[in-house]
Amino acid sequence: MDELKTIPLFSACNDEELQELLQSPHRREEYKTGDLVVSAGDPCRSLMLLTQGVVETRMGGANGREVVIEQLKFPAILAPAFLFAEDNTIPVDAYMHTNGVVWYINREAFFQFMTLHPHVLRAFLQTLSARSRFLSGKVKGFAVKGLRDRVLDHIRQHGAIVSVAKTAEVLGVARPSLSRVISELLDDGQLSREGNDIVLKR
Amino acid sequence: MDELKTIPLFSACNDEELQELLQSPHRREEYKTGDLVVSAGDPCRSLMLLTQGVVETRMGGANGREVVIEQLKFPAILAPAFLFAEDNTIPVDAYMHTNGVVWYINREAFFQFMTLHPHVLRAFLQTLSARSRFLSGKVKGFAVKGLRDRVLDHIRQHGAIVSVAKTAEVLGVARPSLSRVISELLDDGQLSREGNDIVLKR
DNA sequence: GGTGAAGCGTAACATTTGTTACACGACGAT
DNA sequence: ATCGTCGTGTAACAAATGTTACGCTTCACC
Repeated sequence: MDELKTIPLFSACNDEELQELLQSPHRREEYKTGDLVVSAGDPCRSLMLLTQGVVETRMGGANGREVVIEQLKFPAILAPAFLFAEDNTIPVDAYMHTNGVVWYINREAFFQFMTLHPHVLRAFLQTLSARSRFLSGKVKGFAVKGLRDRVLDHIRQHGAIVSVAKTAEVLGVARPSLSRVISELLDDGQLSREGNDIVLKR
Repeated sequence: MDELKTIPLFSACNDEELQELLQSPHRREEYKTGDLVVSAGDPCRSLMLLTQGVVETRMGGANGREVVIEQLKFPAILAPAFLFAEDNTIPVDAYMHTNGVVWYINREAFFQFMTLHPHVLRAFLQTLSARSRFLSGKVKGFAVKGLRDRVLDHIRQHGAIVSVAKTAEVLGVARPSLSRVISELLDDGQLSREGNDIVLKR
């Protein structure tokens, strides 16, 4: 369908190629806001393509704090890194943040499809690589010493802080702690307000 | 060469296939203990295969603390996640921890090779996926609240703590802090000594 | 206009972790 | 045997972050 073509992975494919892929088992599922798409521990057996909506992935739960890992906006590939893993259990919970649509496509059919279409393979490898880079950045973020530096890094990467509460979740700290540090950085002149947003000074 | 066959990626390949791959540009380089193999910021343009020795990757440096990300023992693929990335700069420093050997193989030649040999592609995808899983675990580790829980997790994953100083580097905390927490856990009866190692109680 | 919920700032205090310094034992080199 | 180095445990204090609680604004809704 045309929905699939919105995914960069398939944007360069023509209709016949996609028809070929869709002859293998697949399904299209609609979700509503708040629905759980995958929960931590689920095995990943199909290629999952988000063609509409926004999903939010979270990690943690039981013993530790819960950290928002990322928000994925359509078009996107969900959990590409676990599709071909030996241990293919997904380590995060994924919730729909809006209404949305996810396509499920048979793993082996997709594998064959990649071997036949190098540009799809290349795109998939890039997606996979981008995810590793993203996670490396996360690790680096947690490794950086001090909340002040982490706040500055976060603003450099995202442009501004719109919501203190949500940013606190992403950074994995308590809201008042973040609020306090932001106040200090405002006093220091390292940050400034721009409307409701908080941005870098200069 | 036979050295390449030790890499799981190529273990199922016969000599002719490898000869085919080695007709494209490549080189074999030897390193000594302490040598810098790649430094953060370097672009990744070749497939890098560790066929001898151990490398240690570290992240951080300037503003924050330095965290040991992992030790890779031969046979291994170095930085597989950045070979086909759009931004292919490597985010870590990699040092030789022993004497060692690294092969460099042309990226495009390897890409073609994968399209022709699905089992190699599959193995590469698995490697890539394993790295994502590893990094997810790291993120989860940092997200877990409290050093006590992180210590317990670390021991569950590694079996025991052999060196307090090195473990402190991996966990990204100061050595005396780790030492103190271990003492508390020993008092609590959650940990016990076994020779010089520190292990879980029961 | 009132009302309640949500997000934010702030304060006081508790807890955790970092920093620095020192003593001790194991071990190898001389 | 002696010396120096290295890893470790420990203590005292400093700094960072968590926790709880409260008041304030804004805004949607009635």
